[in-house]
Amino acid sequence: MADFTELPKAYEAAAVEGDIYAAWEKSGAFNPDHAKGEPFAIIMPPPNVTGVLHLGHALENSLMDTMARFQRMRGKRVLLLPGTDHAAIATQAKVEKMLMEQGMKNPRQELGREQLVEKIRTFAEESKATIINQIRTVGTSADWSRLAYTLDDQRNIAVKELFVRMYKDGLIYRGYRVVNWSVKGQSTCSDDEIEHVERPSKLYTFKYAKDFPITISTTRPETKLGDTAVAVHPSDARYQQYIGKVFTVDVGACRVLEIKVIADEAVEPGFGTGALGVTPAHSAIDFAMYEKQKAKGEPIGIIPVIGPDGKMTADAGAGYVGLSVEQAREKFVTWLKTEGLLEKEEDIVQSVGTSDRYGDVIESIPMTQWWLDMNKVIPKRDKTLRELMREAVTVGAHGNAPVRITPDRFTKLYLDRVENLRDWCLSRQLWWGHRIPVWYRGEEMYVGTDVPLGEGWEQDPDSLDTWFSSGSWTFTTLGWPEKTQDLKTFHPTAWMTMGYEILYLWMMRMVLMSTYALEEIPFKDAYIHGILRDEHGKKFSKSAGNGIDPIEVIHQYGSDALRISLLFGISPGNDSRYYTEKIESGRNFTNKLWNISRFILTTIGSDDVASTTKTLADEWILSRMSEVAASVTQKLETFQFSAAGEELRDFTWGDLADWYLEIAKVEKGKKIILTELLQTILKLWHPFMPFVTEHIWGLARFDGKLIVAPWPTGPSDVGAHGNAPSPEFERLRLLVTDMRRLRQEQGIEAAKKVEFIVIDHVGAIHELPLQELVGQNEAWIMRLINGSCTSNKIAMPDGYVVAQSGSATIGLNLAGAVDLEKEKAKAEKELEEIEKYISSTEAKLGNVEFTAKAPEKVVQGMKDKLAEAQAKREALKKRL
RNA sequence: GGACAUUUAGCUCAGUUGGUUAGAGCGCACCGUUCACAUCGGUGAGGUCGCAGGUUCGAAUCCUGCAAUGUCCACCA
Repeated sequence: MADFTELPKAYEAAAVEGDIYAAWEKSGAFNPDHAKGEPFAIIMPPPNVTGVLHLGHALENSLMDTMARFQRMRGKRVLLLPGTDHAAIATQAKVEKMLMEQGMKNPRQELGREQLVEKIRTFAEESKATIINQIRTVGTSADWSRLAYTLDDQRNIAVKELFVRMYKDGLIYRGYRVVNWSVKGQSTCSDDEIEHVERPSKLYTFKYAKDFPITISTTRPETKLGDTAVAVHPSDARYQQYIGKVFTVDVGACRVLEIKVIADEAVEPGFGTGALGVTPAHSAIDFAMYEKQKAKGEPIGIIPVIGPDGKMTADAGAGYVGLSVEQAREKFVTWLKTEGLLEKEEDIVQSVGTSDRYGDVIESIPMTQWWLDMNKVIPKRDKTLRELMREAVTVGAHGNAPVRITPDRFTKLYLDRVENLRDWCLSRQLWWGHRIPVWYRGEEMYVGTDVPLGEGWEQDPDSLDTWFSSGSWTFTTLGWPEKTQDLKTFHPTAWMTMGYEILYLWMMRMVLMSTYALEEIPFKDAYIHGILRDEHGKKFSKSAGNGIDPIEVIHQYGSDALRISLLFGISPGNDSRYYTEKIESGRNFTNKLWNISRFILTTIGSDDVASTTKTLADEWILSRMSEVAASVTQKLETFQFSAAGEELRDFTWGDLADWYLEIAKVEKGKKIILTELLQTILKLWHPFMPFVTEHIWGLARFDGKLIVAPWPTGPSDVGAHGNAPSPEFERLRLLVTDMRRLRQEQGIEAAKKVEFIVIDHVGAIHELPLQELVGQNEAWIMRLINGSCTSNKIAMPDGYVVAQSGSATIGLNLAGAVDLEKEKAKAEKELEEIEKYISSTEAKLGNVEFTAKAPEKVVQGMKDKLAEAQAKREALKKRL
């Protein structure tokens, strides 16, 4: 037996964690190929390779890893598949920004495609290495042999295959439509990449010309140079006479507009003038009208007046070409004023679409791009992609149950979003990403996974939206499009976690891709976590300067401490705060567990006599243990990480350390029980705190590896103590607390020799080492009167100060120096409270409605409480 | 404009189908240190569960309305 007395008094996390992780990895425990049992796969949400991990990632990893380790110990064949995301626009924007800070004016022009991509790749590889290292540091039990990257060759094959299939199914099309355009980024972006920022703006109300009959309003006067129609509501009496008419108006600077008055339901008659200047080229809603008119056979024109460079085009007129949007606006408004056409100019607050990566205002510009159709029926499937996304969370499909989203309120949000999805613009004018698998030669176009045969083919210069590859992440990581064993074993995956901020961006796309390509719903459960904020509730961000490096925290406090401090006190879908006191409390508990273990190990090392009979305390702690094990299991099964951990902490610290171990010091002979208790709590804690538990398990030389030790779930695993915790013990525990309080209330010095009398009618007072528990061993004298005595015959002698503990009466000898008046008043107050409680409880129990309708358990519980309260009342009465 | 969330002890938050006299951590007050742990032990103070109605034998929990805060969505030009 090793000598445990030499172990350090405080747990030194930094000294052991690295070696422990390396040993796990080496043992192959992370790799499911070495395991049996029912498959349980968690695919890691791949962190962006834009930098380093933050605390939010640490939270996500803690959730994933706790679930993975729990399931692994339960005998499942667990795959936690790690990976990183190339994050197309985010990474390219970041590297371009860095290059510009280093003095480059236009990195794309100066470096060209190949060199810039190389720069980005170098950066990405560096952050990838950092990130992977960080994931190891937090202890995530990921299978590194299956490490994936959204931009590696394997994923490239899959992405191309997916694109080609969708194209062949007619879901992907090339179309000239209004896109979201970032001038700064020189690329399209999807609706989801736009952040709406409120800012002050001006609303101008004006007429195109003196002889034009309708007044319109706009916040973007410069775009009016591209107007081709004015839309009014079809039933608006004011404008009936004009519908269908075409007006030619001179807007100065060599521009003449042909404006047709059209009717459209989308126009609100009550808003502004009830008429809307239609700019098909620079507004999504106006473009929709343009298409509607075209379909009706009454086409209107489309005139782009803003170019991709953010400057006015030649079509804006000779006086405007080359001007910036702002300059053009000023010029046009000035012209309106001089012509007397401007009727009103109001200050308003407007929500402006802004690029979340490049930060500039998004322009709507018509362009030819690649799109994914949400409304087209998939051949041989009889359903649209939108329908596939819908049924995946409602009725399920292909024999898969619907995804269970925790908390389920997000299901409704998801569905609302699915209904409002527009076609997805897939192409980006970025260089960092999967290149679109399309080649052109003159008028010819080829869509395929490989370069077409023959001379002169040029590949589409654009790349795919980053979510195209991350959307297919659950199955491309498992080897699709090959029919691999992994795919068969682990897909659909079991459990997935993500922050609510990417529920739309990511989850919908994963569902879309998986239900389309595999006819499988990609996961059974989606657990949505909140955002981690700083102590003031602010989001962590670089610009706010409140970022915290999880690795530094781990270095100082240990990975386990960080994990439990992130996991405790949270609830799914809600934000949580991080602050120093929390991590300290995590560290303190880790240390507590360390010292509990140290005590048990030294005790079982020296205490070689094992008692064969169980004491009251033994029975109590073992039944509590099995009760807690069952409850923690149930909570983890339902993803209640916080509740499970806190229950376990309360048991470990409160029941085990503060009570049982103190009793064990006196009772002795507990080698077997203490060993069993230590093993069980180490197992139960392992998913939450893998390092310290593994470290202790190793020091103790317990059998096997903790990481794959069988999970304790109930009585049979902790030694057949299935009975409910003894109420007798709980009563005695209360008695001890009450005795301690009485001593403190009387201000008795710790070393003073005093005498207690405890009068009780039932119970096993002698079954607890009361003297030791209440105070200093030698200094106390205690007379216990219980069991056979009848209450009438026993009275507390004079000179004792008295307290009530349940039905027991405690007397503390003050050698006559008792304030009888005060004592009486105290008892009276207590009696008053208990009377109140008794009468309200009696009233409840007397209510037939209650006894008839409430569950038996509730009624019985109340009766028991009442009986106890009545006993206490009798005892109190005797003292008055 | 729409939707969602939050409001419980000084602070940060739990509270799972409505059911004992509402909990935790931190903080606070008092007592305690050779005995696993001061990163500790003991004891205690502290809450009309945002407000107003309603349903129910019973409401922090369900319903309605209101208020404050936060988040997301939206093509009000």
